[in-house]
Amino acid sequence: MALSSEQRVRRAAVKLFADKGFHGTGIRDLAQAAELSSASLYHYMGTKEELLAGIMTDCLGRLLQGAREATEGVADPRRRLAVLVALHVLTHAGQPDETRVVDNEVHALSPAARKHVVRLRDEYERYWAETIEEGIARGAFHDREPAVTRLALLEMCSGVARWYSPRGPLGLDRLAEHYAGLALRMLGSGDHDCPGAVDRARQVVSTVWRTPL
Amino acid sequence: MALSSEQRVRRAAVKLFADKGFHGTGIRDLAQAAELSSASLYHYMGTKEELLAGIMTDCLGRLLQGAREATEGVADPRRRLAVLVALHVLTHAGQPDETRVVDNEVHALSPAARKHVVRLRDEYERYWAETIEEGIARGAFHDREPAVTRLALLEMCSGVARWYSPRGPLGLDRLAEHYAGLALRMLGSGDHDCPGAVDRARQVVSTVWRTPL
Amino acid sequence: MALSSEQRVRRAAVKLFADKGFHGTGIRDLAQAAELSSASLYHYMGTKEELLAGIMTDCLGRLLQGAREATEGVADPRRRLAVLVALHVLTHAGQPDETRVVDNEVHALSPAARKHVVRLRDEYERYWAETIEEGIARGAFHDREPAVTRLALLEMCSGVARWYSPRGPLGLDRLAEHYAGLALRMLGSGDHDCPGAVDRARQVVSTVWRTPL
Amino acid sequence: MALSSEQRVRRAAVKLFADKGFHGTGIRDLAQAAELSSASLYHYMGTKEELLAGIMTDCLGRLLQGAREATEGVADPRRRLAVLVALHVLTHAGQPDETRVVDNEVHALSPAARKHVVRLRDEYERYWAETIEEGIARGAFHDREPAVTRLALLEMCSGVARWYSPRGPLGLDRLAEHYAGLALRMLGSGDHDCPGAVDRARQVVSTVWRTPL
DNA sequence: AATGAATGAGGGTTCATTCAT
DNA sequence: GATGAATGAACCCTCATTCAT
Repeated sequence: MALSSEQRVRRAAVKLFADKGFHGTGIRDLAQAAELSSASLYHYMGTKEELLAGIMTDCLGRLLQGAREATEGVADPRRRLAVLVALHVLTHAGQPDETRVVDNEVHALSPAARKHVVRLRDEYERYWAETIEEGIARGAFHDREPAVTRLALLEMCSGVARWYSPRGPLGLDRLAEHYAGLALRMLGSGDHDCPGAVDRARQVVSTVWRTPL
Repeated sequence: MALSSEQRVRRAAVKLFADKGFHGTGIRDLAQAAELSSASLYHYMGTKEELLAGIMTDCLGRLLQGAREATEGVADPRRRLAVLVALHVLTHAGQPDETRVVDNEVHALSPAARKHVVRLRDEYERYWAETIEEGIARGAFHDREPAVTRLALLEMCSGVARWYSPRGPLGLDRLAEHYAGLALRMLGSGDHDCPGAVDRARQVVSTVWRTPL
Repeated sequence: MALSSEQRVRRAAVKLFADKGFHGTGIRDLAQAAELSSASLYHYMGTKEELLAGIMTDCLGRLLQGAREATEGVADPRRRLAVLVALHVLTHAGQPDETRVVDNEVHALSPAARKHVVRLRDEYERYWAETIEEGIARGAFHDREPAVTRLALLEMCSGVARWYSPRGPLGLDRLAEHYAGLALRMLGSGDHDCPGAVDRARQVVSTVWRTPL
Repeated sequence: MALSSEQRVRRAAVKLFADKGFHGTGIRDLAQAAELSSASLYHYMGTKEELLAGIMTDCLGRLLQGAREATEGVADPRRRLAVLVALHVLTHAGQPDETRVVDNEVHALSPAARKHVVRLRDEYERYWAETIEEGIARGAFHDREPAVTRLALLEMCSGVARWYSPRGPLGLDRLAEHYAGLALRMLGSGDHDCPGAVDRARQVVSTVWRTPL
């Protein structure tokens, strides 16, 4: 099925913003990639910055919704964390362009849009913070600097978008599984596996990203 | 002592490239930050891109030299890794602008300069790879995907530059210590401390960065 | 009929390049003369240098085609030379700006474009060389340094673009006639007239330059 | 003998202005060619434009003085013309850079300087005009458009600077001789030689240009 | 005599955006 | 829905020139 012009614009923007950065991407680059004239672009977008903001809030919104859905009803902090890690990793490995834009282009947003994006991100990170704190409180995790470890975890998992290739030797599931294991070890949780965590995350990711941004 | 114009240009570039990105930083921004006219900038730099390339290769070169010095004569893979992690973290926490430029602006380099930078980075990462592999071979580390874990480690440690603040509650030494612990846990190395690793790294960092880029 | 923007740009460039030289003409001068903003210029041209190259090759191309058409079927070297001289003079008197650009701005071309222009010019001059040589071979001309005389002739005729004014006392036809006479005398061809040579040249010039560059 | 800095500046300017045009030559080009810093240039020159004006008036002045000396006491218009042609040709062949600057860069002069230069040139051309007119009056020359022929002659002779090479097959004397012959033929003066005209011109040129501008 | 440092003005070119068609 | 035409502002960079040293 052919893509609509609007979709082509979105995807071109995601790809180019991810590869060359927002300021490194010209409106003409976008037009060329979307196979439109630069004037026609403006039928499908507001300003260039609104396009960026839309991509970021959309992507973050899905991540947030994913976190909500994936952790719902999961009581064990170990499982919760494993699910969060798997979700994050699968998202960053599966949508590397979108997530790199979110992670790298905040500086290009106007203050208003930035505020909104930061609020979403903070809300998302709260899932991680709460899970970690609860795990510590319950004695499942052992860590002297949980706030630091949370940031370390997030950076580690987001980094996946910078290097993972689906054409490499590692499948998505094994990747997520491995990261979940790393995370639990970082939190001093022994070598417990969390069977089903990756499955749950994969399922959520596939629904959340059914329509491709 | 007052800074020379050349130093002011370098520092302005590091700060601005880190905060707004290479393409988001105008030559006029640089001039203003360096308290020079935009024409005068060109007494102290070649093109804007050469300025970027110089910053990146300089910073990477110091990181590389630091890795060389810090690991020299350290036989135990656990200690080696702890030293590498501490060095990386201290560098990224202490020079967050420089390292963020290195980590985020590769896309803005011309192919020739990019090639050079990538080569340096690869050479640097080899220290990590060799250390991890040797640790596994010796049974000090246990990991099924050492290549993935290496990348996870690097992203985790580089991420420090994105959030650490010296005005926060955590001192540099404790930060480095904590990250070294995380790394060892990720590699299944139990809870062994590596006393002295952070000290060694701190000393190397302070010599390598004696002159401030 | 009003001129198109593209035509205005071309004509402004021809006029200004002729009057002030390529390097003496700024893009803003061009814009003002073409009654466009400097940004709008770039809808109708590539780079400034491409604009110059286009003017030069266009003009030279017409001169070349004119030489081909005007000498076709003219067997007598005296008549051939008279036709070439008349064509050259009429072109330089009628299109002084275009021809001065061709004659004076070769140094401003990039090596690639220069090569092309020089090739065209050499091809054009071959018409003169062959005609002179044949005239000497047939005994119509007498000259000990035909190569030098050819250059003298060309410079003499091209010079017309530097001083001739249609508002002066001399009409184009008489000018051309006079130059043809000078040329024949230079080649030791007595005082033979070549009736019809100027007419032929005039006709070719008017077709070749029907559309005004 | 080493050249003085001032001479080096002058010669660099002559060469560069001739090759790349006044506006195509930067102050840095001059400095490099003169092996000086761009600031040091200003010890030996006024503004760039004054440098140009100096070169032009100097060169024109010598040409004018040469014409005066060379025609002094030469009564026969044929000989006078031959001497003028030879002088002009020898000058343009011997000092091609200087004369090309004079011939091509008038447009780059300020109105005041241009006025001065044009006055010198007009004064110079008067020698030619008077000689031609007198030749016609005396029946030595036959020409219906002496003003046009004068311009044709001048352009023809000046053109020598654009193509003559001392490394070519033609010596200076033969060149001048040939041009004198061409001129006389153009003026309908038969094939009379003017023995000694070239010698006289050569001698004048060598004194006038003893010190090399 | 010589030059590094400095700059306002301007170089050619591209920017994101609008609008009439 | 689509686009050529258009532009003010800004892009990076170089210009000719001055001046303190």
